[in-house]
Amino acid sequence: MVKRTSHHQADCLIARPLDAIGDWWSLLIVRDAFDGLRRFGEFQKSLGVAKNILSARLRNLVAHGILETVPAPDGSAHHEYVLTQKGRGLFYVLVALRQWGETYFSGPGEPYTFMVDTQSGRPIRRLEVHAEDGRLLSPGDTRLADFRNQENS
Amino acid sequence: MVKRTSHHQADCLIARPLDAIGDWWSLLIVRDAFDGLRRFGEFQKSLGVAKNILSARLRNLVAHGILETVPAPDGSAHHEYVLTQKGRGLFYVLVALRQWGETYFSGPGEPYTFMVDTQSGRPIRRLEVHAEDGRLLSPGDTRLADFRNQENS
DNA sequence: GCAAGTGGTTTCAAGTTGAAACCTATTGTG
DNA sequence: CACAATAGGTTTCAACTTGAAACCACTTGC
Repeated sequence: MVKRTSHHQADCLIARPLDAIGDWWSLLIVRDAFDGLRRFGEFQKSLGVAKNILSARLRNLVAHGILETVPAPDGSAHHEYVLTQKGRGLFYVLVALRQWGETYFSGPGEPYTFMVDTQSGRPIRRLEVHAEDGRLLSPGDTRLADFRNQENS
Repeated sequence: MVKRTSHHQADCLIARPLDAIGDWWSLLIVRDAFDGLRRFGEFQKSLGVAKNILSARLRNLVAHGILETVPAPDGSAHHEYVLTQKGRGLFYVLVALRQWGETYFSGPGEPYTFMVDTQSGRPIRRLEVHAEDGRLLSPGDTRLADFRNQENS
C-alpha cells in the first residue's frame, strides 16, 4: 500500500465523486447541513464524531467545494459552514439513499423519519428515472455512452 | 478508538445504509454489477482492487443482502455474484451520484461516460423530487417527519 | 480576573487498507 | 497422464487512517 487509493482520475463519474464524499462521515455532514446545521459544534454534537475527524472532513468538503466557510452572522470571530450550489446538488443522492434506507433498513414496525412535502405534510414520491420523452425507465433500459457516442446520435 | 464506528443503530435512514455501502469500493462493485459483471475476477480486473479487499467487500455486500451468490451457469465449481432486489434498489443512488458527478466533476471539454436510454440513445432526464400530487420540490420544500407525525396528518 | 465555552490541533494506540506471497482446486496442453 | 496455467480466494505485514482524550488559543459571561 502506498496510500489509500484515490478515484480522482477515474473515467467513471460515479468513482470520482467518491473522493469527495465516499467516506463514513461526509454524507452525514451534508445531510446535517441540509437540516440547517452550520457550526462546528452543531455538527459535532449531532454526529458524535471526534473533533479531529470532523475537522478533517469539513476541510475536505470545503476543499471539494461542497461546503464553504462564511463569517458568523452574529459577528463572532468564528465562521460557519454552508452548502454551496455543488453541495446542494447532493440533495438527490440523499433522497435516493434515504428512500433505499426506508425500504430496506427500517425494522418491522419500527418508527423512523422520512421525507415529507412541507406544504402538505405528505410523503414525497419515490424517485423515478425517465427518458427524454418521459418514458419511465428501469435499470435494464439504460446503458452508458461516452461523449463521442452522444455526438453521433 | 474501539472500532470503526458503525451507523447500524442510527435512527436516521441515511446513516444506516452507509454501513452497507459507505466505503470506497462497495458502490463501485454495485455499479459494475449493474453493468453485468458477475465473477470475482471480472470485478477485480475492472476495479483494480486488491483481492483481499474485494473479497471482504463482496462478503459484506452478500451479508447485507445486496448481492447473492449463485452457482456458475457454466457448471464450474465457482459461483457468481448477482444483485438482489435490494441491490437493484441502489439504481437511483447510482443515477443520482452519476448526475452529480457529470455536473460537477467532469473536466472542461473532457469526454466522459453518461447514462442514456437504450431505446433512443438519448441522455436520460435529470432526477426530480415530486410531491404526492406531482408538484416539483426543491430541498427547501421538504422536511423530515417521523412515523407519528405522518399518522396525525 | 477568572471560569466556561467554542473551535479547533496534537498525540498515540488500535483498526483498516493494500501489495505481494501463498494456497487450493479446476481447467487446459503436450 | 504429467504439467502448467487460471480462477478464486486467504494470509502476512507495513503503511495509513481513525478515534478518544489531552491540549491550546481565543472569546464571552460574570
